[in-house]
Amino acid sequence: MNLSKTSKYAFRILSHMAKDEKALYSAQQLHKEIDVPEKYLRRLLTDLSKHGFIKSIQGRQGGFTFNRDINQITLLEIVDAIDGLDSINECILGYESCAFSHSCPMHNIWEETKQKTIKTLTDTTLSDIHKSIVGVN
Amino acid sequence: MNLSKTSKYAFRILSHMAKDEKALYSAQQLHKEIDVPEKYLRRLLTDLSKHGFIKSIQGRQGGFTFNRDINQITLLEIVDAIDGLDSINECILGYESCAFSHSCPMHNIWEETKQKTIKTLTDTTLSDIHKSIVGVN
DNA sequence: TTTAAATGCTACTTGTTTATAGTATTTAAC
DNA sequence: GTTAAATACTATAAACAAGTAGCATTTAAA
Repeated sequence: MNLSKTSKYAFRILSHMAKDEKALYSAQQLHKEIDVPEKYLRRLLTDLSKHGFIKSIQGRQGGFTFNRDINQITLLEIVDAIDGLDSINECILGYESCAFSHSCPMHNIWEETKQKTIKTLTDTTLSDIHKSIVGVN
Repeated sequence: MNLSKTSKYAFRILSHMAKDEKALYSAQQLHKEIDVPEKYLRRLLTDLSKHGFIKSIQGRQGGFTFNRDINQITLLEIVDAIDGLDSINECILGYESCAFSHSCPMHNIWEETKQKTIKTLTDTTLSDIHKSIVGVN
């Protein structure tokens, strides 16, 4: 699997926001709290709004807040929105069609690990993250 | 984890060569058999030689052959040589220091999956791949 | 109604990775 | 020795991802 830096930023944003699900966060505030370049963060926030994870409130006193219940938002959905599912499903040798009929030499070796990754991304919601936090950040 | 296209190419090369461990492969031949751009493949072969996985034989009738026993070469070593171990160990939020003392919000959630990935890469050798092949390619 | 504080949009810049071009070097066959 | 078939090296190009700049728009407060 290949998680882009942008997806990692998206995880930072949403997992941070999940700490206080109902709060309204401004881009500036988020920029201070998580470490993402401000302009890039703004773009990404707009993007996450367009994907329906959060919604934006414009104008003074505006910001971003969740648009969906955080226990309905899985990590897989987030990766899908940013990188696309191919980044997850792609064969470890990078072959286009590594279907069962002509699987690549490493298909069997890697399959279990890949499924474990997919399962974790599918089963984990933003509220799970919130619950799992023991330490800091 | 973040596997570069180049690492995937390296996997293609070495897993393919592992099918006939003692054979000598020319770049041209490999280019035809696996799907990697020829010039890039050549560079990568030289790189893999420098890392000691294979050795090059120059001149006419030259090519590449394994320099080490294929049951001693793990996938992790290959990724390490190309992308570096950071690409594997990196925190899922991309934070520089996600050590135990101040682990990121997703640390606990992701840790098991990450360890599974590392274990597979560590435990799998090129000869395991050869053995595991059931289908085609 | 003006101002300030927020998001929205689009074009551009920078950095990194992937890919190519061209030439030099090595060595076996003839 | 000359040639042909291979690898080695280095510089450059192309493609992609990440980051920035600047102005437009929205809206609440003063």
